[in-house]
Amino acid sequence: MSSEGTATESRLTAEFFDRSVHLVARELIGCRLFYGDCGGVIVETESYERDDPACHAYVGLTERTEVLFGPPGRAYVYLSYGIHSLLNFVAEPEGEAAAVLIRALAPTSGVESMRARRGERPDRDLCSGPGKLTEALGIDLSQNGADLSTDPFLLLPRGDGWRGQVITGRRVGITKAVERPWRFGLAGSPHISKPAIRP
DNA sequence: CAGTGGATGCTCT
DNA sequence: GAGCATCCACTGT
Repeated sequence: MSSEGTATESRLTAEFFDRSVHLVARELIGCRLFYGDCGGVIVETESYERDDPACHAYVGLTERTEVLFGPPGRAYVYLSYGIHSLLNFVAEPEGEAAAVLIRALAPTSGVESMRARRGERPDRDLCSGPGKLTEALGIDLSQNGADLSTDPFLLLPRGDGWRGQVITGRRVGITKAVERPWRFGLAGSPHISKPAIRP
């Protein structure tokens, strides 16, 4: 971890997120997300834009969506089904209220800590879902609005040798705008929340 | 492997 | 009061 922790200059910053949310969601595949001692490679994301019935910001500015309407490069964390904290990255210029849902990681660091939180289970079940990965990393609602470019968050770009292929499909678990192909995944990864992305 | 239903709490109508 | 950007256990192949 120490080498990543000192690579401050290569962190993803607000400029990375200040672009099309769909492009950001695609380019996050293969990037590395750390939170404290734990982290891994992002292998699945979904994008949500403001003119999108499935996006929380669709109804406008409310107390819950305040962070969504704020500047890019911050964490939007909310409670799903009364149980799970779901982690999103705010994207697009401030006020556009778009975000990327982080759906799955391939764990690389702090696997023992993850198992302590998630229970004894195979690596492929530690972070293969949006609720699972927040539990594994120990992220909760207290991180809503947190700056992603400072500790305990650490976001690093794809390594130079990265040769992954990004595949797309329909988003998961929503009832509105189901047809929009805004789910992105790393081809062949066993850590994705459902075995295959079905376009 | 596929389908079903319960847990659980907050937001918005 | 309805509806969730989910997960897990359980059922029946």
